[in-house]
Amino acid sequence: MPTELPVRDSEPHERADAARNRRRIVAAAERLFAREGVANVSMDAIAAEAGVGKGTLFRRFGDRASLARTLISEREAGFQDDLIRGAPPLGPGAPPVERLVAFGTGLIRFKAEHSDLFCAAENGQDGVRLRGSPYLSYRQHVRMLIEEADPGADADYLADVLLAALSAELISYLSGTAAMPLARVERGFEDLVRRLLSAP
Amino acid sequence: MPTELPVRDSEPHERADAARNRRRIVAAAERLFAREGVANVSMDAIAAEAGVGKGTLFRRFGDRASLARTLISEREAGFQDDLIRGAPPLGPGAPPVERLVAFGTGLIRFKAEHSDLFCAAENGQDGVRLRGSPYLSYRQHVRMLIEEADPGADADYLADVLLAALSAELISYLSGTAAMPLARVERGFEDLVRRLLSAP
DNA sequence: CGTATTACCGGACCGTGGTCCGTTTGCAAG
DNA sequence: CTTGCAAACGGACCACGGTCCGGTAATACG
Repeated sequence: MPTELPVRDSEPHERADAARNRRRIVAAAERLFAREGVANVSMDAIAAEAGVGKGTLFRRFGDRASLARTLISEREAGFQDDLIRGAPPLGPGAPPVERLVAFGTGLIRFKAEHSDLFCAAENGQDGVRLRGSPYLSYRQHVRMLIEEADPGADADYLADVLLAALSAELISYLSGTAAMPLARVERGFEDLVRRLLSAP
Repeated sequence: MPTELPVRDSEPHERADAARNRRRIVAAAERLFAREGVANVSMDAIAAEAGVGKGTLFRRFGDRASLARTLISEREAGFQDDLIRGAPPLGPGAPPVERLVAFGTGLIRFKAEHSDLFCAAENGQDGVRLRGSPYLSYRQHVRMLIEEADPGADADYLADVLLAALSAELISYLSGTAAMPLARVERGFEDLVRRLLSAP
């Protein structure tokens, strides 16, 4: 019986060079995306800029969408946290409908600001994006609020519908091609939520 | 002044070999998609099966998504027509909310049946799918019905939201990964429409 | 039928996302 | 320090979607 506990291998000891390379890759991607625009940067270019082999890049981040998601999640960690622990109306304490509206408004602004990155992140074959962990936690959050606001509704279905209304593709289309001001998109979503979940 | 009118060049005389090749390509694609599954068929394979060069394939149908849309539109022409000229509740005559419900139900069934084809068709970078002509005509239809049902609503915004709820990606995710029976998706959409557009 | 025009053909070619595998290297134990 | 080995590296490699352009043949016209 060992006297010291085995290393907690929930994070099984990432090697130093691996960590350094990951930081390099993230930094390189951020730099290139900012300079050239997300759509104009190839994975090859990122690897080169990071001074790293292509294989390394793809091992760390399984594919392009995944890399984009990593960059996003750095910026969105605060938002996620506000949903659970922040002040109302985003965080707990406000009525569910108000929380949903605040959630939608926040997400719309956030996605509009980084729309190209989000489009890269949400663009995978099939419904890859619908299975990623950030989506799942949003889904869980929305589902809970819907159920709280109206126990009679099909919260599972409606949660996915509301999130579809907040997809990067739609937001960037509306505020881009369709030339709809962001404020109108936000009002539209608010109206949508209130119509859906007003008390009978 | 010419005695005979110039040829109507709205359809500027497609050459015989071109027409034959187009038919061959469509037939080959249909065959391969049915046999191997849409996702497992490359454009090369389609060209080969059709006995045609790759260039021909891509000139006729600009890209993969476009080819998929062509195959779909053959099957959906009838549906499109029913919307405008068919019997109620799909066609004119029924109250707008009923028409929307019928439209959604029909589209859900149709997309679920050909989900892989639709996923190929709706999967382009950016919001390509939101600018294609089939989408636009659906959008116009939905927009009109919303306005008729509730002139106070932001019909432009809501039309896109309802169509997002009917996207192939969402439908195929719900009825596939999420294991939600199609009937529940249909009921969910119906409920959604009624909540949104019930008279105050 | 002969000829000119030109749409159309086909496959070589390119860049990209993603994989594979022989080689290197950080790390820990002796 | 030496040694052993798993982990990580990197770039050659592959398949695919999409483009290009020199050659071909269908059509129109005389």
